[in-house]
Formats: sequence, structure tokens, C-alpha cells
Amino acid sequence: MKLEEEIKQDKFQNEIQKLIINQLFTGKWISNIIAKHLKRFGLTSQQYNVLRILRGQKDKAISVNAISERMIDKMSNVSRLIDKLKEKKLVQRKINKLDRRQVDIEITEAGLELVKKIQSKEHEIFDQLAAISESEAKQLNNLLDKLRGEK
Amino acid sequence: MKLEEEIKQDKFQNEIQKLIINQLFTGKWISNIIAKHLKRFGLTSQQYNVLRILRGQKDKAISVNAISERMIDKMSNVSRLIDKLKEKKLVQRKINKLDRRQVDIEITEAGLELVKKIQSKEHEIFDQLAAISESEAKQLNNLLDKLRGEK
DNA sequence: GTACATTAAATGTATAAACATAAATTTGCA
DNA sequence: TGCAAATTTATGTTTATACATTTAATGTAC
Repeated sequence: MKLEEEIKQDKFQNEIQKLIINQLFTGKWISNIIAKHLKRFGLTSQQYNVLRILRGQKDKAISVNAISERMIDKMSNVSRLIDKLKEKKLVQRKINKLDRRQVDIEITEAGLELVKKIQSKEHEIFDQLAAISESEAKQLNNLLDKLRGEK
Repeated sequence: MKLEEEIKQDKFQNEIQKLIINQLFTGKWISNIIAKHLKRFGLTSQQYNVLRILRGQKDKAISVNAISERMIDKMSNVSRLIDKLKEKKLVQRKINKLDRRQVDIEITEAGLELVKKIQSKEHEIFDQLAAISESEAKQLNNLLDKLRGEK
């Protein structure tokens, strides 16, 4: 549906103004789709993001701080996020021997399996996105990067 | 900064996958900029969204339900959002005489002034967006609309 | 080596969001 | 008319988020 209909606004001052609203709206739209998908597996988007980062690390453990730098949503307290994942036995903590302030996090077998299971259903998310071609996606990616600028 | 650097991921499976992440990231990026801006005026993004909707109504009062349909983020409880705005004397409630379930909301003079004040500083938000042309913005808007599809 | 600043993670606290449910009123229809 | 279903708003409750502070360990200057 067109943005104007979605929020029942019939016009915008200019395209930049509209873009800001559109971007907020579309971001929320996608995160809702993903949140619903993940809820079936008992995870929030943030928790899943952490699991994927850990899986990307293969066997190497990674500090809490490094996780937060890699997150899409760089929120303040990854500690509590890790708590939740640990309760579900999807990750484990271990104190770094070289720097004992640092706590390294590692994904468990159960964690890896859950990510795999979720990814096998990922097409269900993609199906909810409109048919957009690879080249249009590329164009969008470039424009989004440009929007955020370089600073 | 390029998305890959922002989240320290060196490659994506494909452009669609990257687009989803990029969209989530950029949406969060913009909403953070806006949230910071509004915080100086003691408002959250949602509260400001409501005020703008009410201002768009001119003198006509509008029901709680209708507000929620017009919101960028269609959250569940506009009631409590209105509570907060009422505490700050930016809006007022009045029960609809034709349908007494319905509560009509109206923006106050103070509310209008605050919106005006915030908008006068809006360029500070725009400055944080990279220089993007009107035609690029239009292109982005079209692609975002397309991404969300028609269903 | 001690003192002070810095860093990493965890915790405290206040506010907001998500989600279900309730209360009041209106609607539709037998 | 009477009564169940639907609609509109408000509330209760649990969880998440933002932001400040704390605790512990390390780094650095003297």
C-alpha cells in the first residue's frame, strides 16, 4: 500500500520529508514482520541478532562489547540480552584469561541448531516482501547508504 | 558509513538479505536522530507524531482510534500516550456527544506552539541526513513503497 | 609501586512498549 | 423490545529499553 494510504496523509511537503516518514514506516514494517516470525521460536529480534553474530564467529568466542558493536540496534545493555539467551541455554559465558574484565560469549550446540531451524523458514519472511529484483535491491542499498552519509 | 562497516560484517548472501538489514539499520538510525532531537522538547517520537496528526486536523477533534490509524507506528495504546500529552497540557479530551464510547482529542494552543517551535528547528535533523537530491529521494520513496508491496 | 584515569561488564531505576483483558456504549437482528 | 456481538477506550501486567551508576580489572603517569 502506498505510504499516503498507510498513514492516511494525502500529501507531503517534499520528497525528503516524505522519505523520512517512509523510512521510519518501512523500518517498523520490516521489524514487525521479523519480530512475529521470531516469536514462534521464542526469540526477540535482538536476541536473534546476537545469535547470528555468534554463529558468524564460528568457534571463536567474542566479548560482550564486540557483540554490541556488531549489532544492528546498538542498544546499551547486551549483558541482560545474554542473560536471557543463557537462561535458554543458547549461549555460554566464559571469563577471558588475558583480560579478566572481559567476558567472552560462545554459542552452544542448541543455539546453532535453533539458528539453523529459523533460517530454514526464512523464505517465509521473504515471501512477505514484495517481488523486488536483485538490481532494485542493490539500488535501494546504495541509496540507503547514501542517505546515512559518510560521517 | 557503509553498512558493512557499521555492523562489521564483511559480506551478505545477496542484495535482498542485505536490504533487510540495511532497512532495519537505517530505520533505527533515523529514529534515533529524531528521538534525540525531540527529547530536548520533552517529547517522544510517538507523542510528537500524535501532536502532528492533531495539528493536521486543524480545529476538528479526532477520535483516539483515528489517531492510531494515522500513526507511523501503529502501537496498541494511544490512550496512555494521550495521558502523557494531557499531563503536559498539550491536548485535551472531550467525550463525543453522538457516540459516548468515543473520546475526541484536540490539540491545545500550547500544543500548537510546541509543534511550531520544534518545526522551526527541523533543519537540524535534515542537516544530519546526507545530501540527497530531491530526485534520489523520490527514487528511494518509490522503491520503499515497492518493497512493502500492495497487499 | 602507588594513585588516578580508563575500560568492560553488570546492575538500578524510571519509562515505554507489547499484549491481553475489562468496562462502557452502540449496533444489529431475531 | 431484548440480547448477543461488535466497537471504542482504558487498564493490568509483563517485558524491553534508555540512561545513569557501580564494580572490578587494567593501563598509565609519576
